[in-house]
Amino acid sequence: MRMTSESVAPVLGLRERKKLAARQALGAAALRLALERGLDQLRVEDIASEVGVSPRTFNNYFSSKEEAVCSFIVAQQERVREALRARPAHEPLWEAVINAAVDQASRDGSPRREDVRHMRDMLRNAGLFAEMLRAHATVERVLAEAVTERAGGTANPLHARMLAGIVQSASRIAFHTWLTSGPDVEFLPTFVDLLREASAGMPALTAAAASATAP
Amino acid sequence: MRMTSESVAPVLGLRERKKLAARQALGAAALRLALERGLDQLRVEDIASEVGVSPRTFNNYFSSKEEAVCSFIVAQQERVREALRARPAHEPLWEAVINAAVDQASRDGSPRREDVRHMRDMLRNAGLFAEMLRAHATVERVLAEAVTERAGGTANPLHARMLAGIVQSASRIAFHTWLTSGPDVEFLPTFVDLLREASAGMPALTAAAASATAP
DNA sequence: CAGATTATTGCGTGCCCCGCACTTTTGCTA
DNA sequence: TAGCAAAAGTGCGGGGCACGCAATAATCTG
Repeated sequence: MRMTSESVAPVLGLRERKKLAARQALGAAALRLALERGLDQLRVEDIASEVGVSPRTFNNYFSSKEEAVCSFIVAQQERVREALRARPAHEPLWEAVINAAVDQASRDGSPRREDVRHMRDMLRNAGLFAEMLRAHATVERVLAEAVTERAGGTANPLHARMLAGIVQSASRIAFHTWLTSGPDVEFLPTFVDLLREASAGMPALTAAAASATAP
Repeated sequence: MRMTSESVAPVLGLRERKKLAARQALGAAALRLALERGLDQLRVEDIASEVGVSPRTFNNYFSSKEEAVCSFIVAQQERVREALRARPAHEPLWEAVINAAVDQASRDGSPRREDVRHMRDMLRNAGLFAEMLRAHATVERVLAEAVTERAGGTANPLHARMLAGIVQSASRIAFHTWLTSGPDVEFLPTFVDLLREASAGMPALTAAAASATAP
């Protein structure tokens, strides 16, 4: 069962690769079509026929079209893990996490500006929004594992989870801000700002409150 | 149109009160029945007949049974806001937020131990889990407003949002831990622990990592 | 190449969500 | 208090979705 090298994917068999390709194709088609015309104008049949499979087969890969649209988020989980592993061992944990997040966000590239309006419209759909949060939660879980791995066996796994939750919150909030602000607001700087604030315990905000309540 | 006092709800009219009562009754019935028999063994028709309305009416209040089951979470948003407002003005923001969260969690009381298994089973359902996250996101939004209000006009609303996101993450993770651990683990201490760690910038974890990488 | 897995597909079913039109209830006002 | 406008409840019907099941096709293995 053990294969040649240390890599996780030791030359997947043809069958597995076809499955993976089909899943990715379905996810990509779902996302593209949902952006084009909106989720409620998109039938499962459309996604399936776009890829050339039957509607029934679509439901063998995804249990809903919302899940398909959000699958690209879940697909980031492996890259997140690798990004953290790739940080040099001497970096403190917070720095490593922040840099890993930046590395990965930079590698993906920012979403295209012209899709902003479409994305905002799409996320008005409650079901899709909920599914997006679920996808983020899945990534968070993987990130928590990676943090635990890096922090060593002595680390409190609960705190690792919390750290991952903070990163996920920063990502989600930065994305939301980017989505609802003008073109002058960029994603990555906002993301980094939130992470740095959180890593310092949000001192700016709490200081502002303290000075506001005791002038 | 303006009513008597300063209270937000100036003796709601009979119509509004009936609507609210119906909504709460439907939400409570949905939660209770879903815990009893599982979400996929629960028909919308069952919830409606439990309350004595038609299935069609159910969908005038909630757009899905998942939303109904999670409505009790969203209902906490007003109490969260009030809990933060009730904290004395001299408390630093982090202390006020933590104490407000504790106050509110104590007032609600911990969920009943005997429901643990049922809750875990329920949350295996992907759609319900997603909807729960959406409910938490709604509460987070209200909490962010309350934080902004308390921190004063000078505070960065983005950071307020981040603070709310951290609180929500702590709540979610503490709940998940409580749900998947033995009866010796309690919710509230875990919740407070996570909040205090986060308020300090997670120094314990990062220190553990630093010492682990440089022994 | 032959047999054993595994994926794809068609079909049928039950349920869900919602638009629409109609009835009933509620609240206001003359 | 009677009547009227607004709003909630309800029945009906349609479009769609998710999935179990069994048959078929593709792929792997020895």
